[in-house]
Amino acid sequence: MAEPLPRGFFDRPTLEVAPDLLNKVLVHGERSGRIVEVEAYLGTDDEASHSRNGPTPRTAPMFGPPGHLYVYLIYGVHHCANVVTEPAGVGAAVLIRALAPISGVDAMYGDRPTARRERDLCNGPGKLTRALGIDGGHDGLDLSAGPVFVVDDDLGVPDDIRRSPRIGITRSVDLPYRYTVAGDPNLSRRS
DNA sequence: AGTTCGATCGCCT
DNA sequence: GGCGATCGAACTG
Repeated sequence: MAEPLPRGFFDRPTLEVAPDLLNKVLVHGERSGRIVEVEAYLGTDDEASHSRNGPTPRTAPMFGPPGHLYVYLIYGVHHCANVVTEPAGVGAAVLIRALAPISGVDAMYGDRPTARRERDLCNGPGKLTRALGIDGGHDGLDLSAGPVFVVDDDLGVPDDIRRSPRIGITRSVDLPYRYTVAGDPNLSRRS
């Protein structure tokens, strides 16, 4: 079993951490998946970031130390999971948008009854939190303490990393802060 | 205290 | 391709 990524991995510029998270593995209990799509949300000069107007009760984890989870409820329905980056005081994070399932697939189907194919289990930020059993109770969690971890399973660096505009936002729409493993079938959408 | 609206998903046509 | 679900945080006044 691989070790969790060290704190220092996350204590770097968010635009460096985001692509480096591709092909790392998100783990919760028996369930895990390879990260194939992420988006960076910066602490400055990013009007799409939840941190844009300074810390609030909801976004406090974004301004906390790196290597922690920031989980929030979107549209009153789905949870989105981020990993916090950069030193405490900087409101930055990386949103995990899609995974390629590795283990615990049967359990994922149990929590994602609408999924017909394996590639539909984790191909979106709300889908993957449901599939892995991550919710608001994990907000602020230290990734080095668990029960949620990001580990390096030595899967290597993707051959082709693509940068593109982020999905579903209305501000700063031109910033190319979405990173995908090009051509992976588990992406939230083609690009 | 009231209102707005969102880093989505799944079902409908 | 369009839209309703369903909640709470954040903003307005």
